[in-house]
Amino acid sequence: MKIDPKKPADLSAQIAQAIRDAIISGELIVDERLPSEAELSEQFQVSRPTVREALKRLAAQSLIRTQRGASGGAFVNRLSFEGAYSQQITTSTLLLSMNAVSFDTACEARFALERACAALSAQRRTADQLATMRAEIHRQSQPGLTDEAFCASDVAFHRALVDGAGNPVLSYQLAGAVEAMQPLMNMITFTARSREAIIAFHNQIADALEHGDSTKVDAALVSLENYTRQLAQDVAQQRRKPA
Amino acid sequence: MKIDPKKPADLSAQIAQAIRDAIISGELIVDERLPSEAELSEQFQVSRPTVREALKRLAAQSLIRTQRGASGGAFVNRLSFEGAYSQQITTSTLLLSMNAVSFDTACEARFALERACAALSAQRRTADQLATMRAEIHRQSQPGLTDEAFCASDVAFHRALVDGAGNPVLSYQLAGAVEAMQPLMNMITFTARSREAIIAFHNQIADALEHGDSTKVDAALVSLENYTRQLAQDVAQQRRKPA
DNA sequence: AATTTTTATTTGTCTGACATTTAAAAGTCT
DNA sequence: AGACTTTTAAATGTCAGACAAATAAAAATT
Repeated sequence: MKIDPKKPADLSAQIAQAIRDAIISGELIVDERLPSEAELSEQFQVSRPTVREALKRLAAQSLIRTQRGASGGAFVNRLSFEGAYSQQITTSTLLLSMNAVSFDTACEARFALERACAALSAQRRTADQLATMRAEIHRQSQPGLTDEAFCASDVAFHRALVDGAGNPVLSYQLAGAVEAMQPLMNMITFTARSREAIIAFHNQIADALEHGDSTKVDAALVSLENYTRQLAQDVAQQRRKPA
Repeated sequence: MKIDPKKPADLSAQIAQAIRDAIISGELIVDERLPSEAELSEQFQVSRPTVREALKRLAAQSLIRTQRGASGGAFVNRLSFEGAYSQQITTSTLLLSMNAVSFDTACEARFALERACAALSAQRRTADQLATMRAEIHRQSQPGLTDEAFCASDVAFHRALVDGAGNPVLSYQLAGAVEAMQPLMNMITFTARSREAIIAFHNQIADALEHGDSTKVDAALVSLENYTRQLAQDVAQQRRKPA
């Protein structure tokens, strides 16, 4: 674990990379304690603030955690799926908002991924996951539901669908796409009209899933995708020439 | 953009979050310059090293870049797909290596995603992308090719396939899955035997793609997935009882 | 007018210090 | 001896002040 002393700028970035490499290569294993900041600064021949900046970089990526006190220090994190979600979502959100990805593109990607999950989910979904979906549909039918609550329930429904595939890697991948799109999705579910239609699609999906009919699940998702894209177009058009 | 002065610990994390929120909410826009470190430390009532630690956290997520000199400072980054790849890959690699995700699970997710792309790619792939795939297949057939070069070409082939979908969000999502799996994939392509089989599948895919036959592309990918999983099982078994 | 020099600003780094947290060691009492 | 309390040491968290290096704008010079 060494750094190049010839490149003077960005020492903290170099040190962070060196430690990162050590973690990825397995040289440092999960829950192992890194040397103290004082020892690291000695080892890399830099000051403690520089070492600290490097450690903060790694902390930002959830690669390490720090603990104060006598037997404290920096420890290698076991990266959990849950922990990775938030990063994924932050990154995806920024990508969508800053890079001017069209709603259509994001929508297509999201449903393409979801349909891939749905095929597996039709075979594997547990009774519990199906019950969750039914319960969310029921909640979505409540008259007094706020838009935010409807959207949250919508996410929960699709989350259960995806989790039904029983593949945490897929769940992880999709969480980013779905949640990042949510702000954009919100604005198109603002009428009771579209709620009814969406609930109808959800029922189609749940029914098909109950019978393990992956073809019908796929068809329902395609319909939902088309409906969603159409709604988004209408919203965009309405904005162009408002009442 | 404020922080809670009552929670004394982790000031740099709080400041980083405050700035991060400002970026996500659009309060700070792309290429806008943040206040100087001195001004930020004044604004948040903390010392400059603390501000710097916060900025390094953001830099680790590629949310900002810094520049020295008179009109230098920290600037909000336009998050590019390319920039997001590396983070995605780092995270995915760690998830796979530390969380003991089985090869089967990772493999299933990867091919599920890839098949989702392939359906779109069959409709949209450009002649250029098809040519890239053919060229990679040709390279893979070279006798003296090292294992590393073969694997790199393999990645390039699938990359072209995925890019053929013309959906950068999908390309981004898949890049993480494919590249994170590569180290695991490497060990199963160590015989000339498996290379031949893999090349055959690649040819099937390219042929089907040339004719826009998404059904055949799908079938070829399923076959490749099964073959890959079988190879991985064999490798695992061979390790259990070596010669 | 073009070029060079100076200057001011900003990040990068260092030194040294103190505060806070925490676990272990030492001490004390029953 | 054992349980409880106090002390201590080690580690991170934070601060203040300083200098180095880079860089662009301003000033001076040719």
